[in-house]
Amino acid sequence: MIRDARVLRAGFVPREVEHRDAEVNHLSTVLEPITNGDPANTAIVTGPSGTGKTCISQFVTERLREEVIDVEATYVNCWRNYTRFRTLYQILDDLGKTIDIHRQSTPHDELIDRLQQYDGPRTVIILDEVDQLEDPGVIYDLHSLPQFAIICIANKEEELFSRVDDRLVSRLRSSEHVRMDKYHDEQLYDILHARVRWGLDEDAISDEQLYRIADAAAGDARLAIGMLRTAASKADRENHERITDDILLSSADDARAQIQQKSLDTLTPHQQVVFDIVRDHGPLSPSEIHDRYTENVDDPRTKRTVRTYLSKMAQYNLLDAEGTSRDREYTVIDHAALSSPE
DNA sequence: ACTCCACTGGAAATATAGGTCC
DNA sequence: GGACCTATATTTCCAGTGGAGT
Repeated sequence: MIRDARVLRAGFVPREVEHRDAEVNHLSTVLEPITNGDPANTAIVTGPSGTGKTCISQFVTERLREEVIDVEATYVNCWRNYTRFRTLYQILDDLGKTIDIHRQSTPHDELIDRLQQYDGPRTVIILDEVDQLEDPGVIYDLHSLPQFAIICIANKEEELFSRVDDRLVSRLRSSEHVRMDKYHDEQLYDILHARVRWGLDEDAISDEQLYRIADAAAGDARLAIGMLRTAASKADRENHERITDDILLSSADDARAQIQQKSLDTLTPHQQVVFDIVRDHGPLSPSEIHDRYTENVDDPRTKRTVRTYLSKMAQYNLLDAEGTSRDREYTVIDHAALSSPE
């Protein structure tokens, strides 16, 4: 039933990108100068989740590397490497320049020096989920280095700008913006159809079922492909010839749960206790949360630290914060509820 | 309209974990 | 071993905000 599992995996970059010609061309044009060894402008790619931001960024850089020999590319997910140090370290690591700095006691100035002195081929650096960065100063560090072309990927442009300092804002204003919108149902169908053609058996899934996935995903291609993947692997496990409606139904929730689980996995044990409390006991004020948390854990952190946990989880879209002052209450965001048709 | 106080989030101080170097 | 680095996590301190209660 599954012919090629790779095409359904999360990070897969297809050979052809559907319905994003304008955006692909725009981004290609921005990077164009580095084919002549000239510095390229910084690109900012924004749009809701699952609109193909990461996909087209990697697609464009891969195509660039096919055309030009002397170009490298590196991809950093700022969500997992959220500090300045880790981001810079990850980049150097990809460039193979960390051989003698596997030591922990390296100041981050040293890392910047390394990057400045980098004399290898021109390199495209993709900074994904850049709005999750704790200190957006990294963008500033990299922005000024001519041998690197930067692609910044973020959900909302305003949120990105509100967190960086004024000097950087004015610099970023002159950079190229590529804005992406949610896919329509037919476009999602085309994307799914292409993946099915490459990855699944001929009759594994019907057109009507693909449209149902497209509808349930509400314009989010990552979610849609996730649903297709969970459905296909479940059908495969249970030795079905094709994906049944029952399997399809359950895979929608499974796929959502998987995406939330990914965020949950990055939380520390203390943070998970806090999340569980909010999930199990409905809307709670910060002090109620802290009281319960203190009872549930051996070595409790301070209120201030728990507050930092809460705002971090709100940023990750795990929690929702209502109210600005004394009326502040936290609730979990129910991802399944997003599925109801608008 | 006025005061109170829980809550927010920035900044600085401190603690911790892990490394290098001699 | 000990002296001395570092990044990162947490705590301490605090000015500012705005809802709730009078």
